[in-house]
Amino acid sequence: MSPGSQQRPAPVVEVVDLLFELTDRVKAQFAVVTGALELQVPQARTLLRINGPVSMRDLAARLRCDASNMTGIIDGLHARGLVERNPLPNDRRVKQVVLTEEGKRLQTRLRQRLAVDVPVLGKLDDTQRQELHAILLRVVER
Amino acid sequence: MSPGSQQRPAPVVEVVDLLFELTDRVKAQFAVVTGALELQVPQARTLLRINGPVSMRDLAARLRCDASNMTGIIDGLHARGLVERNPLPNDRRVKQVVLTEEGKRLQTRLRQRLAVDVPVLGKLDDTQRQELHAILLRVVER
DNA sequence: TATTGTTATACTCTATAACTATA
DNA sequence: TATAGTTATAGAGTATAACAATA
Repeated sequence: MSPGSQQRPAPVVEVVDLLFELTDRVKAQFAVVTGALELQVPQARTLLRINGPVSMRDLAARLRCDASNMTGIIDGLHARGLVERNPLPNDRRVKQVVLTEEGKRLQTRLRQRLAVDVPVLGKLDDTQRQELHAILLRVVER
Repeated sequence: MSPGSQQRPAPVVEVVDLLFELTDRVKAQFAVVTGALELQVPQARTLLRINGPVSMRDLAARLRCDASNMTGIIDGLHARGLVERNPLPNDRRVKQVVLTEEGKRLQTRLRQRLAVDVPVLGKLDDTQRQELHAILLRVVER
């Protein structure tokens, strides 16, 4: 090791560690926000990803989880009148999930609360959040 | 909305979403690496945090989990001869956990594998990883 | 009484496999 | 036969509460 090196590269282990810690915190705070709206975390994540009509399978793909999990999640959202589940006329195996008006309202409220109440990210100003956003996009590559 | 705005601030929702996705991927890859060394994820995270002698409670604090979880985790590491659990002479309630020589070797191997085999972070060059590291430190604030 | 570590237990989240109804 | 959704179930990970040993 050269003794005069100014800035050693961040060790992967430490970045992984910090990422774990950050996401633990974000998840905890996310859970507080969603809990206040009486939504479980997977319900909330699902709610945030429904825009137009979407099949159960496509929803699962968006959430990158197994399709078998969607049934229970959508059951819960449906029981609260937040989504409808309509069979597709062309192919009656497929069920199209759409937000009800109340679902749209709650989605909006959830977004607003998240913007206000996720304090870990609140420590970043717009520029810094933009920077983080760019890095995440690069890493996640989508 | 002004139509000519150049760069809207990254919405918190999207950053949260990307963070979830990134950490899901990092965790999945982390699990692959640790699984190859026959370590469960919490065992590996614990192994990475033991340097000098440390009590069960302090370890739990480092991992930010409840102390009741440490028993099983350390049991597993101990069964593989990676750690020792020595009662503190001054206060025999406390058990000091230390790495065995084999524990140190495995810790090193684990670090090396993580550096090589976490491809999501491998997409970043040193400078970019440094940037992410700095942001994480700022956000996590420690 | 208070604290360390332990045990028993329950809950959330997620995956796998088998089933049904459609195609 | 293959696919969409469902059901049952199992596992990982973590938290809470009660307990024993020690302070």
